[in-house]
Amino acid sequence: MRDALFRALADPTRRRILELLAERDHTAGEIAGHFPIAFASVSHHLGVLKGAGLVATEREGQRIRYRLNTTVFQDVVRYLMAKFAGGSDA
Amino acid sequence: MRDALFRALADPTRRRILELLAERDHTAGEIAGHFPIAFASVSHHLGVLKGAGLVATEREGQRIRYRLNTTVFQDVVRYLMAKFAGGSDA
DNA sequence: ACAATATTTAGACATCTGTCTAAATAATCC
DNA sequence: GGATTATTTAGACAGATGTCTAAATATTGT
Repeated sequence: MRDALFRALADPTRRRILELLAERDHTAGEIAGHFPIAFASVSHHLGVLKGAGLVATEREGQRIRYRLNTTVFQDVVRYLMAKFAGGSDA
Repeated sequence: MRDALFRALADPTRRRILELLAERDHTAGEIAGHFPIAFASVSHHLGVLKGAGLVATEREGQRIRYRLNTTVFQDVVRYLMAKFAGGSDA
């Protein structure tokens, strides 16, 4: 569970996708347009992100809209702060 | 740089090592004692963690003492909060 | 200097991962 | 219903990663 999460964050393309989604929701096609790799490869990354619970989807006609699941990020931050960031805020 | 960091966090054994070091400093041997894998494999993980800047070392006689670098964790937390955790605290 | 202890490095190997192309599924438009 | 658009799934493949054993390096004690 936490494993899938950190594994998902390990890839730079996926982190970039998450940054895009942090600005606003995107359809799969819009996201793919931002990367020089094949559409299918982006789709694979989206699947990994979804599997980790970092994004959620909603069909919208032909398109599929992706949005960030901010709750999961908050969990990660909480975990890191609690375990590692010392008592300090950060 | 951020890449090595997230890649280092992706492995569960490495995260467990970091948790051990969060409690107190450990020598390489002490760390290895906590895992069912070969000493050399643990040493490999320690190298990865060091390469990512997550831990620092200090030789102490024959032993090598590992300690957590909390600063880097604070950077990760800051990155995640700024980009993804919404405006909220977490 | 030699033996013992602590740790890393080298090399091999199986598995995982990111990428690709091609085919499949789903929804829309004429 | 057939063509078109949007997206995913399947299968292949190269390269990265985690693990192992064996050898190398470094330090200490006699």
